[in-house]
Amino acid sequence: MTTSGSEQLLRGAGLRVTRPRTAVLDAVHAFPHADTESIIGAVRRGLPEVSHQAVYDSLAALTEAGLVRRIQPSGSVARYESRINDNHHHVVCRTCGAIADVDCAVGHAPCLTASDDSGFRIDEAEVIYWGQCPACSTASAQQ
Amino acid sequence: MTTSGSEQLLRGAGLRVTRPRTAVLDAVHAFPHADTESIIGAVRRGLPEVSHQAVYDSLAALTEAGLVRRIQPSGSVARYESRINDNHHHVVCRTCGAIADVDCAVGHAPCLTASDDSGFRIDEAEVIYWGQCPACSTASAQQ
DNA sequence: CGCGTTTTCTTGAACGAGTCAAGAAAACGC
DNA sequence: GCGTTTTCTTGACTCGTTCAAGAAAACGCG
Repeated sequence: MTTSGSEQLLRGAGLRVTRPRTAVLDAVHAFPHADTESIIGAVRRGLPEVSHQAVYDSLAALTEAGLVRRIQPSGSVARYESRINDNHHHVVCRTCGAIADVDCAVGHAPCLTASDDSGFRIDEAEVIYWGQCPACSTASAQQ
Repeated sequence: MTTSGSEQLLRGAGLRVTRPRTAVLDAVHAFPHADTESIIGAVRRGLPEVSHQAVYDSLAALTEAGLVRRIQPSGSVARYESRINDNHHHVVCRTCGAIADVDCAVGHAPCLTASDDSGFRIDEAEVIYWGQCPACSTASAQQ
């Protein structure tokens, strides 16, 4: 993802193009599932003076515009990713918190339809698989 | 759920039986999906002097023992429920945060198997449906 | 029942992700 | 360029949750 590509995305979404925003969007592309603090760090490598608030604001604007997606498994801080609109899910390591992408199990439908929606108008189904990543799984098996 | 029933559950799980714990367990049974502050309030109706820390500790012990389940949709504080071990999921209102139970879509299997687990050893699949509850849906349709 | 050990509870401080607010600076349409 | 609108900087602050130390309660055992 080049900065000019990010610029295109921002304009396309009707957002003003600012240096913090392009840098944040670049960072989310570069580091999928990064938390806000990591994103602040990545942004500051190219733009040392950005305030944390600018990053928070940018992430909120980008999320609102649908350019990034915010995920937040229980017990984790907010994380962001740029893979959007493809109905993928996540697997989270209970031990170290690592996150990996998972495509929807059976095509796209089954997880999206509740058996009884209690009258709710459902627009999204979010699936989080919990378990252990390969490294933690190996580590715990060895003792 | 009577207090003596809660006592049974605690003993069965190998936990010491204390007044805060039975009260917390009762409260979680009485108010499904309640957050910690609501549980503190409910517990204090019968036990006015409990500290908030005792409630936090009790909830942690009960969660650890598998007597209650902790859920925490993005943007929400921690919530607890006593319906456990039946693989049910939740639907959350984007507008007011209301939560309702949802049985798993197709029997029990489909949501539990990732198509590609990236080497993770998965032990649970958590599904959160996002949408609007009947009340908020009606309210937003009217304007 | 009483005792000692272990766990839990009380009290109060602290942490940290995230938010709020006011003014300065930057973006963008004209 | 210019003016309006949005965004960014700075810094304080909120609030759910956790940490820590000592007091109190639970429970196994004699």
